[in-house]
Amino acid sequence: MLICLNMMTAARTDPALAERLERLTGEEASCCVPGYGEMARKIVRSERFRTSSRGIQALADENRLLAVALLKRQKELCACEIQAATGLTHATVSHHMSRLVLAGLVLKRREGKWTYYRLNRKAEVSIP
Amino acid sequence: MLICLNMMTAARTDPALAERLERLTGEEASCCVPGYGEMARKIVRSERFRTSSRGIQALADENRLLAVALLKRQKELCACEIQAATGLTHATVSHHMSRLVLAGLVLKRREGKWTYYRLNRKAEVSIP
DNA sequence: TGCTCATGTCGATAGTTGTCTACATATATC
DNA sequence: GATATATGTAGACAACTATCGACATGAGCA
Repeated sequence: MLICLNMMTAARTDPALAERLERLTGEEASCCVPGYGEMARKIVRSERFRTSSRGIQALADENRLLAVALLKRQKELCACEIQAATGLTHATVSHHMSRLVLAGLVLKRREGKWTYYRLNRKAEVSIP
Repeated sequence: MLICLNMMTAARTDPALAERLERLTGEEASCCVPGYGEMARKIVRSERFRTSSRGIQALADENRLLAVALLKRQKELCACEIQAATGLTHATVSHHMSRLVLAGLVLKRREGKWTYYRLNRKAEVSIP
């Protein structure tokens, strides 16, 4: 898992940093550095961090955020309506919507030739 | 403003699209396409969309999200503590924290050699 | 069976950005 | 003032991704 790999390197403790903090706090070598490192690793490993991070990254594009904002007002929109609203090509709209679906924020429903999208009310995005 | 420029092109109405929707709805040439385009433009122009978009993009990085999650637990953290928690270089931490400050999510306070960061309780990030 | 339309998929490309090293600035201590 | 420490800044590079055109798929229709 990419997120964990990134954060595993957080354990690399800078000796000079530890020494500085030790002098600051007046405490022994057991400064707060490893404490925060452990706290950080615990947060990053949590399911909540992963799902929230995925959701936030899915919303971190203006066109995707606009699509979600539109879906908040209209219960359902088909792909071509989102295309008309955003002015993007259908290929780009398809790409964006599958990212939103993959993140669990949006649900899709096929009806004949058309694909309808709606918000997933069970989706949760928050500061983990 | 970049956001508006991107979205202004949303007005480009595909004639074939309009024709298709016209046939679908059985209505005259005044199909729903311009309606959604206008709604989209109104949303994108709103202050709420801009601030939310900025805030979401500031959170759309695992290390920045981690920093915010840590600040949620500890009222204040200095830059070197965030560095220890994330395992990044001080330059990268500085870069990330200024992005969070710029987005209005985090406040900074200088005290001697140290810079302390805390969450901005007035910040609002939501689906616009 | 063809034909049209709505959507999905695949490369390719350009722009963005996360990250680092190296240098600069500012503060405290000797 | 000189030195060490904490942070900021600048430039470079690599990785990611938003976007598009082109092709593929799949459903309805003549």
